[in-house]
Amino acid sequence: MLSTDQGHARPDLAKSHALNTCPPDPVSKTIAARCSNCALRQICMPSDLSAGDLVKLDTIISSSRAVKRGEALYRAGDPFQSIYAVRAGSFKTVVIHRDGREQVTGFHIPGEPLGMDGISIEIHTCDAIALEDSSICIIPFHLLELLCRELKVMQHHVHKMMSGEIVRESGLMMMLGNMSADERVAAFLLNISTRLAVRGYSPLEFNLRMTRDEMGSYLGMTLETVSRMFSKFQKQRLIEAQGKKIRILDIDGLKLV
Amino acid sequence: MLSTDQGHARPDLAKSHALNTCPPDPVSKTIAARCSNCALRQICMPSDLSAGDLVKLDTIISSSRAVKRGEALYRAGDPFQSIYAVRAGSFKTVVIHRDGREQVTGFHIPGEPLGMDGISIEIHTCDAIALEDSSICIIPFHLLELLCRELKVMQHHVHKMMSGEIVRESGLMMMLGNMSADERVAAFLLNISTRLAVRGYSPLEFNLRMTRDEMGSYLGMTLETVSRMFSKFQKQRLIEAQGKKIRILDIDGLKLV
DNA sequence: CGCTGGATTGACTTGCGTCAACATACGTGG
DNA sequence: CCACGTATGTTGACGCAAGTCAATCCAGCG
Repeated sequence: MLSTDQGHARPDLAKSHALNTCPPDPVSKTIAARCSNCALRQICMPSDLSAGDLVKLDTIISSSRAVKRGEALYRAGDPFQSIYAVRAGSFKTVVIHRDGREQVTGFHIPGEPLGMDGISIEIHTCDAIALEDSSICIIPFHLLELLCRELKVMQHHVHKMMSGEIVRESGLMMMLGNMSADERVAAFLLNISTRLAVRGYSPLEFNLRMTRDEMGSYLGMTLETVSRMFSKFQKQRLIEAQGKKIRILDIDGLKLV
Repeated sequence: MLSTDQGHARPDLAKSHALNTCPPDPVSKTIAARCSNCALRQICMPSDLSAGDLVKLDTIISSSRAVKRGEALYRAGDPFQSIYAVRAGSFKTVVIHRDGREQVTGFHIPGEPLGMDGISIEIHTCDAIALEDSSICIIPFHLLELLCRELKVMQHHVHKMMSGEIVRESGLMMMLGNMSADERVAAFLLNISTRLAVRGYSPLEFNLRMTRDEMGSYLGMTLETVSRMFSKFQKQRLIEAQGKKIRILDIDGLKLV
């Protein structure tokens, strides 16, 4: 979804434009999907795993997959087998109404989980689409469950991740239910900003990889309204925006919108 | 949230107005909280537990609690220790914005889980308030995790319940993001109707225990708009509504709204 | 029987959607 | 590497769905 100046393109995905990837980590660039070597491990896995635990982890998460911009990692209706972690790039998840209307339910950046909607009825309930050329780790869910029965810390971590999704969504509902268009856009920018900060990227300058339309769908408004809010914030000197490139000028001001 | 003609008041909660309770089950009325005896077990627990598994379950879920109308089962900020299952009655969950605005994020009827928002950071992120005099089963989460490490079927069930919450919320987001007021109210009534049907209640006639205001908050609209939609549906002969008492006259018509 | 909180209905206002014209960025093939 | 065509973004004019404010009604309860 976003790229920052600190982003380093992975060799296998190199393009003219910067990509989101693991923060600098010379080792992980060249080695196949291995949690034990991954710079994102602190983000998507429990922090207190022993060396032995890591070996076990490596045996279940052995594969990764590249997904090209616009391609689906999975689609609603697909049988559920694995959950995923974004390694590089970004995704949106969308649910599609029978009448064809679609709603973006989330954006996912490196280190964030994907696919947990499918656990419930063992069928995915949304599409996960890459917003740019991306790569993900594949975590076969039955193996993860096996590991969770063995490792308390892993079990706990998985539960936290799932609960985190629940909390994330109820925050979004709050936004969709109660907030005006300007408040939503401000809250969205601040949310992106903190998520980037957690991952060590600059929270004040980033690229939004999704279109205004996708942002609008996520925020429950039209693309025109999104655009107007960006213009308005720019006039108020809260941000500088040229297309997808965003710079936050007055973060406290944004919080007061 | 709802009561139906089939509802039977529990002795300890008897009031002049009907309550939601377990469907008829003479045994469970008199016996303390025991999964092995609970008529709702099919709904909130895995269906294929052995007798031995049930004994284990009974050891961890030994307590229940009554919550009076308007009281909080837990509040945002409370430390998280247990998840809950609604035994009788109904609850709303609300998140409160710093500026005081509140958003209802869900309604919970018997057999449905409560409190899973707290797992993530071990602090509850919303308030759970009883809409009527209610009772819940208390499931200490660390014991549940213990049991999940032992019983694969229980582990799987817990994961499904959590994922189910994620799916439920993304459906709501769809509603808040894309649908018009009449569509939302229709979808809400249909949702309630199916949830009642699953539990063996009449899906066509029920009492909504929440106020128009709470419904509106949940649906992202004002109480006046909710009221207008009810009047409109009534004029169209889709429903009959007198206050909280609802009768669905034309369920297919409602689906087309 | 009157009080109180909730529900309904109407009149008016407004934020945002819709439609439309135009501008800019992007990527694709010559 | 440039040029063109398509996709995306911006801005304005206008209308409507839903919010706001207010009066009234109704039901349940002391």
